Amino acid sequence: MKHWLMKTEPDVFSFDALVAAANHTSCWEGVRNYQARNFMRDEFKKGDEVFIYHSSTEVPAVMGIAQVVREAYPDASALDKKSEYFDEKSAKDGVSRWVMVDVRATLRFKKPVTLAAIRATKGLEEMLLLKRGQRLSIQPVADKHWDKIVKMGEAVKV
DNA sequence: GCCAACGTTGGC
DNA sequence: GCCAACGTTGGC
Repeated sequence: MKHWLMKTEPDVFSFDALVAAANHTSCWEGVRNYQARNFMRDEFKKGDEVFIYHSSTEVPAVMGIAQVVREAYPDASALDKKSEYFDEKSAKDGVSRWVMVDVRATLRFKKPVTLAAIRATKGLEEMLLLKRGQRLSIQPVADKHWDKIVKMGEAVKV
């Protein structure tokens, strides 16, 4: 079972929004970066667990955990002219070059683990999230990092 | 709003 | 294939 981290801007789609969705489940549309797409397409497996991370917000933080419930399938929003995720090149091909997965929120952090806390915690120095210039919206998380952050967050069932 | 870092685009 | 220009990300 692999562990991942996915970034989202809470103004666009927050962890609470995922929890509020039917069955705590939603597709994860709009990823428009090839490296991130390839992780979803090639490596995301049903049952993999994912940190949901709030970025571009006052207090960037890991908010909780979700589980992959459907593996990669085409992201049709790339073909939808009215979508903010419309992609000209996909539309031209008539085939979406982007994929998405479905995730279900499973655990909420009583104490969201802030970027500052991660930065200040011994043993988490090597996390990709802290790497200079690291902007990938989907990234793998090492097990030892995963375990530490879960403890810090005091995860409870959603 | 600033800006460093990185990805993408397009002319050659 | 190179690389300058441009766009985006995301913390601060």
